[in-house]
Amino acid sequence: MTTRTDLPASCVTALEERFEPELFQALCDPVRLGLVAHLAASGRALTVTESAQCCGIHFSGVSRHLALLKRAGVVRAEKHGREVHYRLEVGALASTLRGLADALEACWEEGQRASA
Amino acid sequence: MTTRTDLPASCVTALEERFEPELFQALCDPVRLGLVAHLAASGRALTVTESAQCCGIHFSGVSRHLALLKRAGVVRAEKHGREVHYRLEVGALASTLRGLADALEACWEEGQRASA
DNA sequence: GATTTAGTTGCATCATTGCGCATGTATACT
DNA sequence: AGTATACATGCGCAATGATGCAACTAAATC
Repeated sequence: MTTRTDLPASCVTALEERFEPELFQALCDPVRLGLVAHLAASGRALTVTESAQCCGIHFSGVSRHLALLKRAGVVRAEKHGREVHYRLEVGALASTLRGLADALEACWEEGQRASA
Repeated sequence: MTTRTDLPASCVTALEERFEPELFQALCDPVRLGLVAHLAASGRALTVTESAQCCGIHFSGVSRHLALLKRAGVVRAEKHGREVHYRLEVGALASTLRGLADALEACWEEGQRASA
């Protein structure tokens, strides 16, 4: 029998739950990575106009990027008057990344035992 | 003077160094995420043909996906005869993710102090 | 109420990307 | 040598995504 059928399927699904494609899709664009870095370095919430100053594109594109990051749970939007403040969800993002690292290693070790 | 110029620029660049777009670009595709999960759960190196069994696409596409993951440093390729074994770089990937989480939080806190 | 400012969104364009198929290359088998 | 297997890659197509511009909404200012 092949080792393939011995793969810990529960582990795969557990990983795929953590592997939200939305998150990585949100972070795969260099402009959005720049935005996240800028938001992180600011240590506070930034308006769209402020955020747009870090990347050389039209601010309407920045607005779209921020909306996408919001859908992915990377940032949170707070409306103050006519301006919208986008705040990086540092804690959530960091723990998601760490949880992913943990799950990867746990899954790998479990797979090693199973295929031994 | 605006607070924008007070942004800790060193922190931004430090983050952007860790924010390799290649990594997230490698992980933003659902098929590749499935491959990584499959490789992680296997606990060993898999051939292209074995890897292809987790995703419903032609194996030539899987070969391309694995090559991309290799360029991003997510997997390592070992040639054994006529077959190529792709092994997940679990340790490197996990520590990259954790390093990213740490850098994000450090950057955020430094930014908070600067903007206070 | 009219005007300015901050953001969002529809639209058209352009570039990327994923995909299957066919072909090419290297290794194993007979 | 000839064939079969494992993988990589060039090609064309279809789908997706990023961008700028312009039109729109909402809130502040006059």
